[in-house]
Amino acid sequence: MAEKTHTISELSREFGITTRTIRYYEEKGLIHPRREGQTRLYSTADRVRIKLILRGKRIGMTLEESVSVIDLYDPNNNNATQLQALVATVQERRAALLQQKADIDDTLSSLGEVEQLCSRALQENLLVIDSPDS
Amino acid sequence: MAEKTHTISELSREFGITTRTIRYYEEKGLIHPRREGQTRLYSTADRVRIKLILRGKRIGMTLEESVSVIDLYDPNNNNATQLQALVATVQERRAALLQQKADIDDTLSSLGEVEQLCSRALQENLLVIDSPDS
DNA sequence: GCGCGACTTTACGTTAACGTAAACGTAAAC
DNA sequence: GTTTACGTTTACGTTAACGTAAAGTCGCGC
Repeated sequence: MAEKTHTISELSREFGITTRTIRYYEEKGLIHPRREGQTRLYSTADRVRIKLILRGKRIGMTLEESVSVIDLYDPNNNNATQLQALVATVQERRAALLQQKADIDDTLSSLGEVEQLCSRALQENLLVIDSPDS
Repeated sequence: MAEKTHTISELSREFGITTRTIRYYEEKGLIHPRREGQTRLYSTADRVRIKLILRGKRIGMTLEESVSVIDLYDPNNNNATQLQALVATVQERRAALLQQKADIDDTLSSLGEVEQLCSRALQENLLVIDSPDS
């Protein structure tokens, strides 16, 4: 039951990122692919970590922030005493995310207004203009 | 009915950013404060633009992206022909924002799981440990 | 006149997240 | 045997978004 592995170019194609980016993530300690001689072999766990990193990026997290969120899952970090701090961290991050959602909703409604203005203006123009390229 | 104006330090305090940041925004053409001799005077319109820029930053937009959203409101950009492109832009940005919301919801539920794991672990420990610093 | 606080300009420094180029190894394909 | 495709390391370059330090101006309170 050998674990399925991926090459670096497979992952780069799948995620639409360069191999440089993937190696950079390793260089920064975000992933730890196996080695077969020289070449890197990525487990599905590595793949998931990359996916989560990219998700973090989409919502404006730095790489470091993404890692800090991902590592919350690591059972090794459960130093009992640290758990309290961890909970606090979670709370903070949740608050930031809720703020983000509110910001996004505000921006979405802004876009809605803009869109209405546009479509109205377009309608008016359509009544006046005959051919677009005269 | 003189428009209410603000000094640079007022705004920096209000928004929790440095004066350097505000001047940088001007340098990049994001705002255009009036001048009273040497010193800058900010209108409420300037203030709003800064507010929107900071909102954009919170959801991971670059300054340029924020400006492009803000400028959608500018009636000067309504070059009739450009309106179609504008609508398309709005659609794209909306899609990105919806993706972001989904990403945030995913992250939020991740945090929820982490939190549960933590509180359970903490409860178990409370049954075993007497004094925290022995 | 002198210091202060708030404002200004100019300019070099910094960090994150890669891009890009050089120079090389290896294995399959022609 | 050499081109093609994929992998590697090393290392310098780049952009955004400011930080930071130096040096100066301006009105006030004493």
